[in-house]
Amino acid sequence: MQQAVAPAFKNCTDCPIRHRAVCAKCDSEELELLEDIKYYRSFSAGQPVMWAGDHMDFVASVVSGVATLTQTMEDGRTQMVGLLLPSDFVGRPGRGVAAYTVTATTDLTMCCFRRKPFEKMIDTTPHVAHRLLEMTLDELDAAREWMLVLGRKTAREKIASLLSIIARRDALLGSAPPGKELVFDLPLTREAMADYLGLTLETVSRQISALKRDGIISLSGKRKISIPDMDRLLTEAGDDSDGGYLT
Amino acid sequence: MQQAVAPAFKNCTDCPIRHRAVCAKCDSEELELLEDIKYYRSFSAGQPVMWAGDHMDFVASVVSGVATLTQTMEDGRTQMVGLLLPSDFVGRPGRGVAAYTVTATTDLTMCCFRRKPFEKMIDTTPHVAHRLLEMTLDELDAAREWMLVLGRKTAREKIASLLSIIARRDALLGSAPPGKELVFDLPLTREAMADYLGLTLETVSRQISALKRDGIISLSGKRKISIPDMDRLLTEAGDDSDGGYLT
DNA sequence: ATCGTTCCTTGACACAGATCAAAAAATGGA
DNA sequence: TCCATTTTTTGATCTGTGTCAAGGAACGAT
Repeated sequence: MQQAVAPAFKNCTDCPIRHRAVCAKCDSEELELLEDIKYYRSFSAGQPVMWAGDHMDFVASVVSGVATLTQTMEDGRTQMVGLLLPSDFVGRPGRGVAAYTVTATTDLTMCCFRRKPFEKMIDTTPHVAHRLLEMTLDELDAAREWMLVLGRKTAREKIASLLSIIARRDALLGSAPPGKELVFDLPLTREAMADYLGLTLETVSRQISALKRDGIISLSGKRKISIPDMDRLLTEAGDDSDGGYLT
Repeated sequence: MQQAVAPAFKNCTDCPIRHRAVCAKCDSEELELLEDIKYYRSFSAGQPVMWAGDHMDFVASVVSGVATLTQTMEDGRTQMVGLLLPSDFVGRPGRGVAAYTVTATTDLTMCCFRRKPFEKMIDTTPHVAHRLLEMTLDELDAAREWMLVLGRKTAREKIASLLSIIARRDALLGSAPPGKELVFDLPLTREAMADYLGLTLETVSRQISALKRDGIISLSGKRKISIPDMDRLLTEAGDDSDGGYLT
């Protein structure tokens, strides 16, 4: 579970996954400090990384793969509150208890930093603290954008928003040419999508089928999505352009 | 709009509203700096403070009153993404454009800090930066808690969650004795509540009537709420303990 | 290959909350 | 005080999504 996979980069431009918290403006001095406190952990698809309430003595950055952050009520209702894609950060400095359940939804590698030394580094290197604030503010914006999705969008629009988010992040990392057809793997099961969108898995499945029937997306297998025209997905997702369910 | 109401406090323990960003661990040196860059602004109930996209050359802390942070889609659907109560902070250092529309829902006074000097202060006084990170992380937690409310709770539970949040904050500030009946003013219209909860105002009104009919809350006028037993509100809000709508 | 398991799709129906409509109550100005 | 406006309540009806159920497809283990 805890394998050393020391990568060979010395500054952030060489860092393929741009550990945003620590590499954004990194210099050799910090990296030397970080070398001492970091280690890598890998998880396989479906495996829990940690449970809400667990003791947590590290913070981490996603190197590869996808994980989810979820919250669950006593009666089992579950809401995903964050999606962790490569370069995303997880863990709260200054808090030794996990607030959310983290689950790997694909094979996952995280770069972990021991919490106490990481906190010390934040306190002593202002630009890292600054970068962490930036990242947290970005996450807050994302959470608020998601509140609009959850509170006011229809099921069809919710699916469109999720596909758009995944496609955008995928394009950033994989350097797909912009303006062209987007093709990517869905890193989530229908159930995980439902938990993100505040829907049931049946509704997710039906809406994906409807988008496919309307020619707005196409699927190869269950997980490979292709979107010929992202703008059309976003603008027409709300319309029932040809009557919807019954051809 | 921009009146000087210089209050007479010199450090955070004397500060009745605990400007959290800047007073949490304040010392005289900072306050002297802050005196130069701060000013007060007052708004009356219903008045817009700023629109999403506006140029914004300050950050601010709420002194008294309540404001909302909202996001609106082109077709007019609106979602509140934050509630600003006294001591809450608004504005993003490093960004000169407002991301959300801010509206005063009661008479409101904010303590504003000019953005550029405030940013400089962050960069030069680590504990202020640290405090700002803490606050942002708290807001992120609040946003994520709200995602659970929006995505997975019923209308009745949503109302209960909102009342609980307002009551808790109110109790903190007004120092109500815990465990006793909570009485407070609703600082929001039914429509604003609906925008927070992802409901329509009719549903909000009906659910409040239902809670009243079930004896879980009581109203004096339309806005003064009293909750004899907060636990009961939170645990029974989901139940239709006696059949619900029809007596 | 075959079995068991998990994931996904589809159908029928129910229901929570939305929508449309009207009236009552509160609020603020003249 | 009275009128105009805004806010709130309530009723009737509609609809999008949930629930329950069944079957199919993909995947991993033996």
